[in-house]
Amino acid sequence: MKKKIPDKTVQRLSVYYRCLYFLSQQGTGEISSKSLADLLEMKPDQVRKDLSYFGKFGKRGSGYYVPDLVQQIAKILGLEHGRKVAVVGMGNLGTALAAYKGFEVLGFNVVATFDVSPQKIGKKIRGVMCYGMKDLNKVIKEKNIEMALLTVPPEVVQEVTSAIVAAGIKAILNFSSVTLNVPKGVKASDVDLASELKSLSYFMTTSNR
Amino acid sequence: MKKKIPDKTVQRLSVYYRCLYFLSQQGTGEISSKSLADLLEMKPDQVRKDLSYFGKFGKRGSGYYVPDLVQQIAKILGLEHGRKVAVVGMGNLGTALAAYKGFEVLGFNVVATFDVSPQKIGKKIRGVMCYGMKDLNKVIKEKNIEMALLTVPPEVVQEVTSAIVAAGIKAILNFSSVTLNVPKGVKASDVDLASELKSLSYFMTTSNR
DNA sequence: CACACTTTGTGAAATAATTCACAAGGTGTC
DNA sequence: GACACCTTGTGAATTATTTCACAAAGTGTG
Repeated sequence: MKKKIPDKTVQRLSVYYRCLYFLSQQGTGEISSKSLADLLEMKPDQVRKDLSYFGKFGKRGSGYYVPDLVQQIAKILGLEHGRKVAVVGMGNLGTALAAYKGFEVLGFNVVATFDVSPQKIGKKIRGVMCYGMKDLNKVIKEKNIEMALLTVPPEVVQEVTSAIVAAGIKAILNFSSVTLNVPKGVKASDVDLASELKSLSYFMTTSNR
Repeated sequence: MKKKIPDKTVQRLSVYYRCLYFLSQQGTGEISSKSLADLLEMKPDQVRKDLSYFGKFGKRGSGYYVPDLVQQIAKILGLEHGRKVAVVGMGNLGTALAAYKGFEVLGFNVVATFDVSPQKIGKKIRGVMCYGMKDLNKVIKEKNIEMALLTVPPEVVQEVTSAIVAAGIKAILNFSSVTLNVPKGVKASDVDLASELKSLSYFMTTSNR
């Protein structure tokens, strides 16, 4: 009954979500896998296969009812109830992330930020209170924060990771160009901007696609 | 002679590069695929297979000579000569990216930024001149900029993309949550932070791995 | 130099992901 | 309600990627 769902399918699910959410706001009622695939420059088969891992959401002859599908996907992705997020490391990138509007609409709320700098601790930055690292454990537990955006310098990444995992963080988005070591049960994902650029650079020199 | 190289291999190549660069700075001379794989939490077979797509860099019995391998990979990734980068859209994220130190060491130099805001145009932000959108074409051509980091609002993404592609940009790292439409010959890659969070959210609700 | 260890590079086998192809239903028109 | 046309969901085929397994070399010790 429980088939294993490919990581890639989950990633695409969130792409579908973004697109469908937009469509639902536009008032779109129904959409076929073909139309959705066209919008996202992919194949309809892929869309249907991906969705089929989670159930049967469509109606033959007409397609998918957008408002329902959005809800279903939100449920699958765990977006129905908001998730609390902390930003750890309030340098340039951390500050930008704390202020990023794109998270809120999806139900991700930055409810606390952390830094080592005495100039920042105790102040509100972009509307969110900045705490010192020594309060990590307390604040994360008190506010019941589940996810963290990690933008601290490489030297302290592992140390900070251990601390936030101990405090109960269950998912980490890691911006620090360092491979993270997390215990089982905690999911970490890397966003390595420099690596992305390097890949692009490769594709520029060759010209395959 | 020309086998097709998997995208994933190229992505991992830049992970290897990061690690090997670090090791070379530490003064490491030789390393085996096993040791490198251990550092990156992967399997030695994968490392060897990936490298073998590009040539034979190792020596049986002892492994790879780090300084050489770093150079080889830099060459493959097109990092030997610096690449000029523009940041288009100087909101919070764009500003943070323009200041990001991690790019420079790899030879990616942010040499121009662009925005619509009259308060920003004509001023240096984080040491780099900010130009108006109407100068996109001129500046990109004059400075011979090859890559762009795109952080403009979704409404204008496609319009701006067309403009920078017309100006000669060959690679785009797109932060805008909108699927980009680029002509053949131009490589675009998306960094969608909200999608990353959504995937994490999924893995939090289920607990497979 | 013989022998016991290492380690690479790579075909072949095993896994995983994508694409195909089509039966089983819907829709709409006359 | 018959007919022409869509669209989904899904096994099966195809294609891509990873892992295995081993020959061919290199190292080092006595």
